[in-house]
Amino acid sequence: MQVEQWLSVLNQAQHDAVVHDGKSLLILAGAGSGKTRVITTKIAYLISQKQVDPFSILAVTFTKKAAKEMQERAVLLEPRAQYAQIRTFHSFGAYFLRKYAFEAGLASNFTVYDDDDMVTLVTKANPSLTRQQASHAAHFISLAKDYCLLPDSDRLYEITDDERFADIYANYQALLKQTGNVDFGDLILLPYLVLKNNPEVRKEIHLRYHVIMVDEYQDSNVAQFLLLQQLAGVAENADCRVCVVGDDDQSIYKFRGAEVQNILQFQSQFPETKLIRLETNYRSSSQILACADAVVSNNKDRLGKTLVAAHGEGKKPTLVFLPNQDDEASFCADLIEQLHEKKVPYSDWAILYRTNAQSLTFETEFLHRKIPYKVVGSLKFYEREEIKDVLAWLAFLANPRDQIAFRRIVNKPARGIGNTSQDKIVSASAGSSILETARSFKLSKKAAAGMQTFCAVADELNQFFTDPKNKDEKLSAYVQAIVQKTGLEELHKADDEISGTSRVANMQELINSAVLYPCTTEGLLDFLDHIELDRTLENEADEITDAVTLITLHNTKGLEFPRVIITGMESGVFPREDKTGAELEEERRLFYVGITRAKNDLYFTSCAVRRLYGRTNYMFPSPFLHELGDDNVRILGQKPASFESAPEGSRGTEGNPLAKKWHVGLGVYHDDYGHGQIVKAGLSDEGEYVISVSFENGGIKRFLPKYQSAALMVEQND
DNA sequence: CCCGTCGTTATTTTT
DNA sequence: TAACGACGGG
Repeated sequence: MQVEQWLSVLNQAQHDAVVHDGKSLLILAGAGSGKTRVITTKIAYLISQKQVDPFSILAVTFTKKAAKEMQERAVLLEPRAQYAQIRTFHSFGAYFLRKYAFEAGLASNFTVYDDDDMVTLVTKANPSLTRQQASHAAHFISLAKDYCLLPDSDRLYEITDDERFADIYANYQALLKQTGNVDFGDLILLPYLVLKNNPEVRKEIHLRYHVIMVDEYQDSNVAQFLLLQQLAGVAENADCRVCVVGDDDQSIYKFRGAEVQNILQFQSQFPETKLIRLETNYRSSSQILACADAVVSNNKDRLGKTLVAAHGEGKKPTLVFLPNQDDEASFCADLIEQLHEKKVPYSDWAILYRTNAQSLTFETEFLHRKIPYKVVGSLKFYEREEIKDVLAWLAFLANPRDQIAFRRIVNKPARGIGNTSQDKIVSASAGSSILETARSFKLSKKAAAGMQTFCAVADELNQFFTDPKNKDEKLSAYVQAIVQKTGLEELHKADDEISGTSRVANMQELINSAVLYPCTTEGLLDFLDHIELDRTLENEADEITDAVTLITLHNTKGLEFPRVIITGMESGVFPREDKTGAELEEERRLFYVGITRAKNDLYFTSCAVRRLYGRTNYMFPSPFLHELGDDNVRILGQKPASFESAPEGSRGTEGNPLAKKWHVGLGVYHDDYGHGQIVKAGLSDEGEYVISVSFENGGIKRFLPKYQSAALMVEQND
């Protein structure tokens, strides 16, 4: 394709963004505004028109999928784009650390620990912690790393107020160091530290990269921001251009360390920034965009932009009030079935919800009605036990200091090597090869025999690499050998027969996926990196079949569907009960993301009653529904009285629908205390609406109806 | 070492 | 409700 052609399909703002020639560029790209087209065209433009060496271009994204799409589309425009570095932040980190392993204090055979492994490591480093405490600590350690805080930082209080945290974190780091491996956070944090502390490395990098682009910048964390600054050489005014693309209105990963402030403050952190807004939306009808805009304009902390639909006005979105979640599911099913008869494919539809648990009702209903569906995101292939077992063998063979992998596989199948023996061997190895330590370690008779078997298997597998007759083999042959020779196949085959699982088949799928890699140490590490850094295994069968998509709102980012139903629009479910202030704004952005996924049809459903955690809850419509604006939606179903009366955007006690429902004399029933009557109702000192209930079995209890609606309900007088 | 039972506990999760 | 971890008996 010719340059003139790709430039001619761009609108003015897109064109400006592509040809912008200054040092720093912030592209505020609204939903559906063609940002991938802009980035890919810019890469092609730089290479073909500005003679920029593709090797000097680095483009980072957050997902493998986005990286792949970006590369493919750029290559279509300009074949030399295949030499540009287009990868995820974390895979760039892994690449960097293998290259500068020495400077980072690592051996280049490190592998990456996932969140589960982190928890195990935290427990081993801090044996006094319960599993739950360890899992909290692991989460906090991840967050600390996202914010670039080390165990000796005096700002750890920003992560948690637990005073033991610094010690727990330090112990964890010490043990991690001993294994020679890294965790996800290290993939960003360590490259940053290497660059910061090594002028030589920095110089090399600055010579190499002249253009750096970051996609979805609103979801970058502090560590990624700091790494970007180092890569671009902002402090020493290196000759590097930085272009970030993002949408502050779509920042939804704060809980994982994403920092919206990165995009909000970009202009003051990078020199000579030009800001370009992409506000033409090529996805949704203007009626849908009106809803989106009405909602998101309630947020204060934003750069601000207004989307304009390139396509027509479309249909007015529909808000549906339903009695309960079973009716919600059957309403969706009806809609889908009716239109399917008119040849609307199932795959046009996406059902969006706030929490994974909400998918269950839809699954039951759809199974019953034989509506094909696929649940996105719940398939965690690489977190399955049998897969982790095989991967642990691979990790252990790559790095014999990996105690987490060792512990996972040494006694599986059972070889009589219990926890105590494992602890002894690991601590005796003190950071050197666990396999070598184990070989000569004296153990009880039973454990010693088991260990001999284990070592023999490990040796046999290791020989696979060195054996010259395997030098042209694929890695899949090696993975297959692991599955067969370690006894994992028999072990899991037995499981399959008992509980009807498909573990052996899953392992086979893993074997198949290794066919693309050579049977060498590099191939092995490469394979593990790819798995660790891309947990989504695309299932081809899912791609081709016509099915409704069931998906959490978070998982929809970057996707689009002709017809979308956003379900569970109830206060407490979405937004969640405990969200206020900045967190409420993030929930609102999540709603915005959901709305802007829809191309033509958009529905919202809200239930009057929802069973949650085994209790019947009387629900109130989500406050977000008021924000849609009366003129922007068509309403179906019985509109709750509270929906009319509540002032727009109000969540205070004044005019709060909750306050109206409870009055003195009203009979109530409480799940734990039984029948009772309200004896007092009014505002507390804190301005909360409080009721006092006298129960039949004696005793008076005070309740905040706002929080107690789960257990406390109005007596049915019929 | 496996299996049943009891008790606890419920977001979102690109890498 | 349901799912998962902890614990104790066979």
